[in-house]
Amino acid sequence: MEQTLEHARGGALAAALHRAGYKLTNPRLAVLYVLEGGMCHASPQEVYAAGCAVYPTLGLATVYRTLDILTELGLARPSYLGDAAQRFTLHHDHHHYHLVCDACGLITDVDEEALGSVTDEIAGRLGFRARGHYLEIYGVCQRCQSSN
Amino acid sequence: MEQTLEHARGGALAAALHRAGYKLTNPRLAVLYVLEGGMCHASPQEVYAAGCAVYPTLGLATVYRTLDILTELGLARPSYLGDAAQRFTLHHDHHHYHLVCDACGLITDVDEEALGSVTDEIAGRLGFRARGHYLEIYGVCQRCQSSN
DNA sequence: GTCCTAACTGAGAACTATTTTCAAGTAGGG
DNA sequence: CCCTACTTGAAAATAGTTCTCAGTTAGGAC
Repeated sequence: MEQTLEHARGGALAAALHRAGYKLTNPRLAVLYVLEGGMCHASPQEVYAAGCAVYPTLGLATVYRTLDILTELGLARPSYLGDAAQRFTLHHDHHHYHLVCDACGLITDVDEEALGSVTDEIAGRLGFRARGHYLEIYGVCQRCQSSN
Repeated sequence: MEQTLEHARGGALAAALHRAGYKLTNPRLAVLYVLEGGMCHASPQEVYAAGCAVYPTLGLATVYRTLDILTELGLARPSYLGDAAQRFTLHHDHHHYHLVCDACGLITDVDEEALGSVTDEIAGRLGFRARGHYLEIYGVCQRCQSSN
C-alpha cells in the first residue's frame, strides 16, 4: 500500500503539485494514484471509493479539495458526460474528446489533432486566448444501433 | 401578461411539446417564453426568476420538470459553462458553441458550420450516430487580456 | 535526527441544488 | 360543459458539495 503511494509520488501530477508549493501528503497521493491509474472520467464519489482502497482513512472532503487544486493548476477540469454527476477529466497534452452514448452511457475517448487546430484558429480569429477546449459528441454508439 | 403566454403558445417549443402529447399549461408556456426570449444559457434558478415575472405563481419544481421534458425531447440540453451551476442551452438547427472566459465568466456564442462537418465526419468514421455535440473553449477573452 | 510552524486532514455540520410527494387545480377531448 | 388524466405549487426529502474546527503532518531550519 505504502508502495503505491510512493509510486504516485513519482508521477507528473505529484511533480506539478510540488512545484506549485503544495505538500505531497498521503491523502493527496492516493487521489493522484487513482486518477493516474486510468480512472479518467471519475466523479468525486468514485475517486473517493477507489482512493479508500489505497488509503483507507481518506476523507471525501480531501478528494474535493485535491480535485480543486488540480483544476486550479489546469491539470484537470470538471466535465459533464451525459449524466448529471459532475466528473473530472485529466488534461493531456494532446487534444482529446468524448463520444457519449445516450442509450448505454458508454464514453469513448478520441484523439484528434485536426480538431485542435480548428478550435485554435477560430479562437484566435476572435481575439480569444484559448487555454483548452472541451468537446462532447452525444448520440448512439455502434453497438446500441445494432441491438435495436 | 396573458398575451406573452399566448405568444409562447405559437412558438416552436410549444408546438413540439404539444406534438409529444404534453399539455400546454400556463407554467410551461412561461418557461418556454423565457427560454425563447433570449435567455439561452440560463440556470434553472434564473429561468424561475424570469418566469415569475411572466407568471407569478410559477413553482421551481415546474421549471425543473419543464426543462427535463425539453431535454427528453432533444430540444435543450444541460451544459456546464465554467462555473459549477447547471445550465440549459436550447438546441438550434445550426452548430453553435461557447467561448468561456476563465477571468470574467463572459460567454460568447459562436456559429461555425465548419466545425459541425468535422465532428460529423469523425463520428461517422467510428460508426457513431451523432445527435449533436457540445463544444466549449475556455481561456481568456480579448477584454480581460488587455486589462491585465 | 529533532523541532517548529504553516499547511493539511477527517468528521460531521451546514449549505445548496435537485427530486419527490401529495392534495388541489386544470387542459382539452368527448 | 364534464370528466379524467395530467399538471401544479409547496414542502419534505434527498443528494451533492462546501465549510468549520480541533487534531495531525510535511518538510525546511537547525
